[in-house]
Amino acid sequence: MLGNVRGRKSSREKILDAAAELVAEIGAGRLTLDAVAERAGLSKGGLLYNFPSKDALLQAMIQRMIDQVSDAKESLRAQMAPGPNLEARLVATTLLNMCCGGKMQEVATGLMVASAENPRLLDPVRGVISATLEQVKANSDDLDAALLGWLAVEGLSNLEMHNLSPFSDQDRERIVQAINRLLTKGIAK
Amino acid sequence: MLGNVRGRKSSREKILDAAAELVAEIGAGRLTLDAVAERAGLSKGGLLYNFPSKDALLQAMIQRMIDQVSDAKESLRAQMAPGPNLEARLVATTLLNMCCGGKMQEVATGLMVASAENPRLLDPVRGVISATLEQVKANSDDLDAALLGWLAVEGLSNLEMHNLSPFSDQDRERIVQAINRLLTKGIAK
DNA sequence: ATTTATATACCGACTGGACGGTTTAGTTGC
DNA sequence: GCAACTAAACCGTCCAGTCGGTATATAAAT
Repeated sequence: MLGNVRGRKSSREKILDAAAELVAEIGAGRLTLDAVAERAGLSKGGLLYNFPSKDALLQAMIQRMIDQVSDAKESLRAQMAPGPNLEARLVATTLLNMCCGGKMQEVATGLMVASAENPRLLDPVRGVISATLEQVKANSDDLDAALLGWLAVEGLSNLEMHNLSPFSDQDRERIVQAINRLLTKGIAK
Repeated sequence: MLGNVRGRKSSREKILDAAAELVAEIGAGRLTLDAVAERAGLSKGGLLYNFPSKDALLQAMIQRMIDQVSDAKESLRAQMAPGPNLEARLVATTLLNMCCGGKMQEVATGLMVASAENPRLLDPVRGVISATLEQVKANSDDLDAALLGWLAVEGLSNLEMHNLSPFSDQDRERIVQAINRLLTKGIAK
């Protein structure tokens, strides 16, 4: 099946890149097949040859996003300072990096949007989150702190995703520090 | 302008109710004027007489949501137990109540979605959040804990909004307790 | 070697339906 | 007589998905 030959990047990849860019630029609500095709440098027919429906394209985008996050997490694992609540700190750091770094957050927003039109699209995400919870539960010295730290990161990234964050860079830095303190020291008795 | 007469619920209210229901049922991405009009029990003409455009309707929905949250918060204020980080605890409790209670969360999701098509729609929300941050900053004994508690609540509600929460009722209860402990006791030294 | 067949990857005009909004002509209740 | 509609046709646009066709490569048959 994988007829991916020669040095050239596969059309699938080009299409997924184009779609991600467009989602970041105009939002998934406005994402059209024509626009994706044009950006990817092929025709709509060619696009639909690679992804038989818009839904299939969105699914592939979500899956690729999940894989990217999971890769980032695993490559971070080696460099993490040892200490308590390791798994939660790993999750937190990964999310905080991705969120403020690239345009990941805009793409993510867009896909959330898409999910509102077809909630099934988020099924794989649900799986990842459940698995993460298992991991965190199994690898935390202070579960309360681990969960709160994780949730705080979720909260912050969500605000940033929707461009709703009221925090200055200073504020954000302070919050990140506080999250790390919470994860390493725990809640006061 | 406000020709709101007699005992009958104003058309505006009926329309906003219908729209909120529909958003919760099918998502804002699929919200159509025809559907809202039918659900509200009037004609499309009547709907557009009350809200001259779909955008105006969405704006009004968001404003009403903001007002509802703000009302809930103020009516809670009287009953809050005194103690540290009062404002943050107030915000947290309000959000946690609304989130698990009604279908608020689905409506909220829907409006997030709408915002992806027209980001300006969230401007008033941005305002509320900034104001909340001011209030929290001005009324917290332990700002780090206050911010983390708030963010954790945001994170939890966001997960629940998207039906992405992996937490059991037990988990959730534990988390709510932990948030309260964080807000009253602070982060460990 | 040449024809024939088959598969892959793609093009792009077109269709059909959905949807926001307009318009028009009429109705009801204060 | 005006505000608040109803009812229904209509317009323009957007857009997912269809479909017949094309180019290239590889393989099979003659």
